[in-house]
Amino acid sequence: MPELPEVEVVRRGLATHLVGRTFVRISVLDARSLRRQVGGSDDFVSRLTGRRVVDIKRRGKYMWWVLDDDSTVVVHLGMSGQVLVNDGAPHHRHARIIGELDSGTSVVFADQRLFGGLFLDDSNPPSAISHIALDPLDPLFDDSALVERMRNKDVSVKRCLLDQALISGIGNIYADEALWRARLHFEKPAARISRAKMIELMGHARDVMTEALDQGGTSFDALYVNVEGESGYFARELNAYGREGQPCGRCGTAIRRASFMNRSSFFCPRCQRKS
DNA sequence: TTATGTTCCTGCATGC
DNA sequence: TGCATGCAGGAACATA
Repeated sequence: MPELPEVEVVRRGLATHLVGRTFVRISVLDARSLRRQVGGSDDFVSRLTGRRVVDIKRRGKYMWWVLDDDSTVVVHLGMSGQVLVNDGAPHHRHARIIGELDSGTSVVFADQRLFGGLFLDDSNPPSAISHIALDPLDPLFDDSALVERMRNKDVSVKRCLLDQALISGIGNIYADEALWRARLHFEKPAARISRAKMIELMGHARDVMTEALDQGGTSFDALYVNVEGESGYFARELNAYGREGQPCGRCGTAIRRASFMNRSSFFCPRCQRKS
């Protein structure tokens, strides 16, 4: 599932193919990937055709392509979105939007489960994602300020980590990994965690995502790949996520899986106690 | 205002 | 073999 490291891998890979290039033709194969485009697919096509890309930015799991009129194409990969570059090979089975560039290369947005999508925004950075907080890899990210906000919430620590308005870029995988490293139970109330422990947790979140980025992201299957269609290697480094029944790397206790917020949480029942 | 629940969506695994 | 069901989960939106 694409979280911050995976989106950053895509952003970096895309930059070499997209920046400085002009869209000469846009094909909409499935308008559901333009669900958030206010004027619909016709508006998307007419406004993007002929525009040149001058930069690619990212905040959390959102990426946006800055155009030469300072408008932006906002891209979110959702659960299964991919942005691939294609120089003539047959298009991906789940290709939804195809942008042909003046270089002859195509940029393909593919998405199996249709939770992701693209839309145009008039401003840079996009006003539509103004509610998204800075991510831990942003130089302006303020650990102390975030910790204060989290400790004033009447929710669990994992719910805080997944709240993109508090801290962006973290999804289910890296939340579980950061909590495992910090020895914190996912349901522990944020208000009952000390400032020092919270600061430590932020450090682990930053570390685990940096390490994942260095290894090209986390891939469990073909749902996450870079722009060349290649998988990342961080899945083999995971200590908690997806390891139900396997021994904890610290104490050997079997990792457990629990249902939380309509998704799975993986944790060590010995290292990560609720109280 | 804040916290929680629902919905969107497809492909794979599983059970009958 | 074929069908039904459960599951995966990010985030906007609805509801309490």
